[in-house]
Parts: sequence; structure tokens; C-alpha cells
Amino acid sequence: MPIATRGVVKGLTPEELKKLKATLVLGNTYHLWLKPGLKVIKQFGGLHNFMQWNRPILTDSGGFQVFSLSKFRKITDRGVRFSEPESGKKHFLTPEKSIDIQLALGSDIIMVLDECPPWPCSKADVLSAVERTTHWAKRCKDHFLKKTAGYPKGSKPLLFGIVQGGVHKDLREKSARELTNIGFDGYAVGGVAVGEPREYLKKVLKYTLPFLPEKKPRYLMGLGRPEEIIDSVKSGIDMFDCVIPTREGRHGRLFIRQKDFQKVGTPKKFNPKLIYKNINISREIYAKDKKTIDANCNCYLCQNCSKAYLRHLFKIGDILAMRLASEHNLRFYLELMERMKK
RNA sequence: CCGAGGGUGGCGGAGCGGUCAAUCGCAGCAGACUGUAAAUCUGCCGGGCUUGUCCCUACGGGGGUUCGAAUCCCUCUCCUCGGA
Repeated sequence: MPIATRGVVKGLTPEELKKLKATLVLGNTYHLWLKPGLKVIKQFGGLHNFMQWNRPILTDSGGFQVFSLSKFRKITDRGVRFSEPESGKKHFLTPEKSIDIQLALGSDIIMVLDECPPWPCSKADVLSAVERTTHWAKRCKDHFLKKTAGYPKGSKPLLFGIVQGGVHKDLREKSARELTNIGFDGYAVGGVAVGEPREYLKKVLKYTLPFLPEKKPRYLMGLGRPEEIIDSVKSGIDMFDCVIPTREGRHGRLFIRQKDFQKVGTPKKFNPKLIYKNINISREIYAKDKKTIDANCNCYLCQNCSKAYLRHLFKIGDILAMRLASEHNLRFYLELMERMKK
């Protein structure tokens, strides 16, 4: 899923996203709630129409902001009080409110509000986050059922639960069991890549996935680097979202296919280190480089521009640089996912 | 020719007797980025190397005062603005 937190995949049009074969985009409850606000989006009949994206949208619940805006919030069982970093304005987000907002946005996949504990964190605090996440998940589900009771058949969005539990085996299992007991349309693994050493990812998946139904979509939230995605797919993950392709693209870091890229998703063995490499295009060594960025890529950038030109666009700060790099990186990521579907 | 103000690192611009190799911004170089407070952030940015409470050379040129000068004085030179 390309990330469209505020109702745009930064710099790109829906048409461009479709050309990249993006099927699903992620929006954010918290951000869209504040800007432009629900009044505006309701007037457009929902986020799809507002942003002119007619394919599915998954909305995150605001749970991650419970973590990332840590200086500006206070959590209680009732919900989370945030103050907006720019204006200081206070807002109170509850599980029910998160569901209401996501329904108003017209989301296709709604995420429950969860508590994502930071790293490092005591086990007691992780436990408390798990318990609160379960409690909130139950409230989300109840509220969701109540609110969508009258929806015509087939028009009901999906509701996903989110597993927490940090790096602890027993807590991951507890969280997964409690959520599956409530029952959701899909399950997300949350609380990963919040600062913990990278080796933990595989463990967390090993602790969590056995307790999630294989037939339901399983979504790893916020991840990741290509090698992490490949490993996670092998472990059983079906869905990802990550800011890396777009954010790093805007910052001039590009993903370039290497020799073994084409072997991904085939029975052939590949060397994980030969799948891709990153370059920072603003480096001086590319100043006169006439070569294309990635000879194996079909995006506009790779079909038309030299490294020297893209570097120049970044150096002068032109928005086209960010657009082209975002598009390229998304194509890389989406192509990687496409290969692994097989 | 007279009067006034000024010349600081690639640029802009602080500093106006010691704590100055010199605040800060830009440009430059490198790095980071994982459910987007992120077109952001961090580091380096006179030269040298043994990268350090290290050594050189430095605030237009020259001279002087002082224990000590980018900072005060003299002189030359250049720039800007007024007046002839």
C-alpha cells in the first residue's frame, strides 16, 4: 500500500498510482480528521470521491499517532488526548470515534484503535498496552457492528484487529488469541519497527502468526525494507504499508533492481543482497552520469532521464525530482509485491 | 577634490580589546529515514595531519599602540552614498 496519510500519495495523482498498479492506498484517521475535517469530506461523500481514488482505501485508526506523537498525548482507558503539534489544539480520540471517522471517510478497510508502545518499554507496559488494545478492539467491533447494521449487503467495510505484545512471545500470543476471539476480517501485526533491533522482526512474526487464521488477510503494519518484506511474505504476511518508497524517494534515495531481483517469487534461489541496492542520487559522483537510474525499470524516470538530470532536479529543489523518485520507488516496491503474489 | 559609511571564510552577514578559526543563514559534501509532526533531520564545511582541551595561516595591504587586535591609532588601497 502506498501511503496517503492525508489523502494524497505525496506528489502523485491517482492516475499515476493506477499506472503503477497500486490497488490499495492507506489514509490516516487522525490526520484527515484534523485536516480537512469530516465536514468537508462528508460533503464529498467520502474520501474516495474527495481525492478521486476509486480503488480501495485502508485507513489507519490513529493508533500509531498514540506512539509517534508521544510528547503531545495522554492515554487513558477511555481514549487518547492529543494536542496538535503545530497549533496546540486539543483532541480526544476514542475507539468509537476512530470507527466513526473511518466510516465517515468511507474507508474500505477500517483499523481498530490500538496502543502501540514505544521501544524500549518495560514488559509491564507492553502488557498494559496489549490489554488496552484488546479492550479497545472489542469496543471498536461493537461500535462498528452497531453503526454498520443498516449497511446494504456487500457494502460493509472490513474491520481489522491489531496485535501488539512487543517482542514478548507470551504477550504476542495473548494479544493474537484475544483478538481472534473477538473476531475480525483481517489481522494486523503492529508495534514493529518502533526502534527495536531488526533481528526481532522474524521472532515477532514467529510468535504471532501461528495464532492468526491463515484464511484471513494478515497485515504487517509500517514495514519495511525489501528484504524484510520478502521474509515476512515467506512467514505468511499478505499486506504491507510503508513510507519508505515515498519518503526516501523525496529525499533522493532510490531503489535499484539488481541481478537477482527477477528471481524473487520464482523457485530459483537468490542472494538477498543481490536483489536491490540503494543510491543517493544527490551524491556528487552522479553529477555527470549519463546513465539511467535503473535499466530494468519502466517508469518515466528510468525511461527518460539520466542520473545527472535527476540529481540536478534534486539540487535545484524542483518538485519534479520528488515526484519522479517517488514514482520510481513505488514501482519498485509494487513490482516486488507482484512477484511474490505468485 | 571634499564629506560620510564600509571592506570578515564560496556568498550573505554577526562580532567592535582577551573566552575567535570567528554566531547565524545560504551554497557545498556526506549520512539517516519502516502503521508520515518528515520536500525532513544529523554531521562536516580556512589548511594540515597523529581528528586533538593539536599545529599552521587568517578578518583588504602595510605599519603602530598593547601582555594581548577582526576589534584602537596611522597610512595606502578598493567599494557605496551624498556634495563639487
